[in-house]
Amino acid sequence: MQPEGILVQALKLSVKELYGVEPDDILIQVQKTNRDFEGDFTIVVFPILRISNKKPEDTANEIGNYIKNNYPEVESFNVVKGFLNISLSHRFWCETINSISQADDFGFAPPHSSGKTVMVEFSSPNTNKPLHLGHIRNNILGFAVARVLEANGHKVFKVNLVNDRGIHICKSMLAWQKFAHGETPSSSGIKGDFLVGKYYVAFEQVYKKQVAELAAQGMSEEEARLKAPLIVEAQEMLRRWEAKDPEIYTLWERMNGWVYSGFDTTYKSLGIEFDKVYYESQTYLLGKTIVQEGLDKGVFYKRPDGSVWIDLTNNGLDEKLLLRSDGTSVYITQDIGTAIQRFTEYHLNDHIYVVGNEQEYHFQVLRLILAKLGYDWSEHLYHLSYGMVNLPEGKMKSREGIVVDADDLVEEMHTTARDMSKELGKLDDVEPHEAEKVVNMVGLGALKYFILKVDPKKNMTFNPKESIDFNGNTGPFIQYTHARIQSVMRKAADMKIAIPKTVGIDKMGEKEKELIKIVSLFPKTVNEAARELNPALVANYVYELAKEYNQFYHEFQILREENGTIRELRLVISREVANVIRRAFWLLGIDVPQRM
RNA sequence: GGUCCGGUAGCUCAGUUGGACAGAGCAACAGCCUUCUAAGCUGUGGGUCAUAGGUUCGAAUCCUAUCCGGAUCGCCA
Repeated sequence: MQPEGILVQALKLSVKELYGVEPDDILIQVQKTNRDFEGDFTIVVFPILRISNKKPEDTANEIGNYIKNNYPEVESFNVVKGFLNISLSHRFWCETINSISQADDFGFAPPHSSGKTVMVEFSSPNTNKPLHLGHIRNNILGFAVARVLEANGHKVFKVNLVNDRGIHICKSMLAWQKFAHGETPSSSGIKGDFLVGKYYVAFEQVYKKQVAELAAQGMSEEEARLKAPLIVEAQEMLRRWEAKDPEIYTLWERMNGWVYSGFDTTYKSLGIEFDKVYYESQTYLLGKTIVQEGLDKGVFYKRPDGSVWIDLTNNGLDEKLLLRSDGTSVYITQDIGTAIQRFTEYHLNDHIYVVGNEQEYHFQVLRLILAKLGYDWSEHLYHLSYGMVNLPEGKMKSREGIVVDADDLVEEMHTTARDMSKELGKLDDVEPHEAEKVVNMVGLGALKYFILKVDPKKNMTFNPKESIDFNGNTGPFIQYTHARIQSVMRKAADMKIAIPKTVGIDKMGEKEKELIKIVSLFPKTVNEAARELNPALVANYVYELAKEYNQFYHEFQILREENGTIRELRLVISREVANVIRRAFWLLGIDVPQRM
């Protein structure tokens, strides 16, 4: 059992024995003792006063005495105002690290042990431009959340819904037809997604010019935007695509193919993968039959022009369109269809959409509609809504070229890591191929950690020149701590010092105890991260652990310690700290090096 | 205008279901490598937790109002 759990149990029992009342869970407050006080865990007795009807100090002393007398793990206690600080015995902490050391998968629930199946949809790019910084946050957040859920024993499907159809794709295609003179990735040496993106930008530029020209001729801007020749052509192209016109379809497949091979490279460089990829071209018709179902049930209604709506004004929202007057579907129609399909096909317990906070309204509506249609699983749809990534200049605008491309950013991280490694001479005696692997690990770790340590729901500012540090609260700092421990482990092997699975010791230093305490909190952290869909909790936790270890490392000797039992304890703690760092970083999708 | 989210040190962020004098990192300054990796460690300075009320033993945390920033309210996705 977790150390904290023992005290929760002890507190409940003592209150019942002393005051004859079984306390409510909300009255039970056990927390880690503040650094400035003596003790391991603190029981806050204020809430208990209404049961004990005594002064805080007296209540705390009574409970302290009871627990000390009945729980051999408890060594001593002290009372400060309404705070009962409890120290557990060193023997107990020793057993704690022993059981952690013996655990197969410390902190993680066995695979699929929860019996729950969860789908996590993330990434969801458009095929008209390369992935940028915003996608990076989405991808690594989605990937980390999936890992965290997996570690909690759920069966997890990571899925990507690629937006491969629609007017924006036609824009790229049309501009390519008109201006590219047959340019391809292989003819130009331009990566596929960038090449297609180039023509998307070209479209926007020419289109903008046409609108301006029409406006200059006296047309209103609104009308000009609808009537500009280029957009009219693009819409015609979309109609031909929907009619599966062979010429258009072939071009579409060809250009999307370029994009996908470009995306593959980017995903690979980010270490992101999916269990299944959905394509909107194959799902966009889903949901249309549901509209009829909704009409039959009277949940939806039809307007005279034939369009179908739902009235959500009673729920504090607006009226929402579900089917256009021409009978074609909109985005939410498809999402209704795919949600139903996925829940039926995979027997999902939960479905998580990792999508930016600008779509909160959309998912609110989606949930409501499905609830009104009678799907009782609608409350198991979660929108993991994350904040925008802004540049120092403000919002990213891909149409105006104010954008940080994912590929460039990753490459820059690698370069920085490489330069720094060279400067420090850390990998001079490592084989170049291996060194490059480490450098990439560190660069990518810096980027991922930087983004994941921030609460997902918060907006963040990203300064490409200054944001990524390799010192302090960073990925490389934590990776370094891991590498440092591995170095100790290697030295131990060189010196023929065996590291046992368990140690027996009755007295240890405060630092050792503190490290064991933090290590023992790992499972709780993994739980909370899943409950809140927040990998930042893992990031902040593992930082605290690494920081504490580095202090310990600096202050004490490990291999040079002469007392054999203390040396063994320090080695076991070191090994388990490294294990937790590795596992915590696995949850974040970050690899850890053996040396750096 | 309605709804939602955010506002904590110069900068980037933590702060568990309300708990002890609000914590890290970066930046600045001062120290520590003949000792297991100095991508490290130690120290100094830096705060009206946006503002004003309220709830209570106790508020950065909960409630109300106000100010600032962002998102959203489309026959776009």
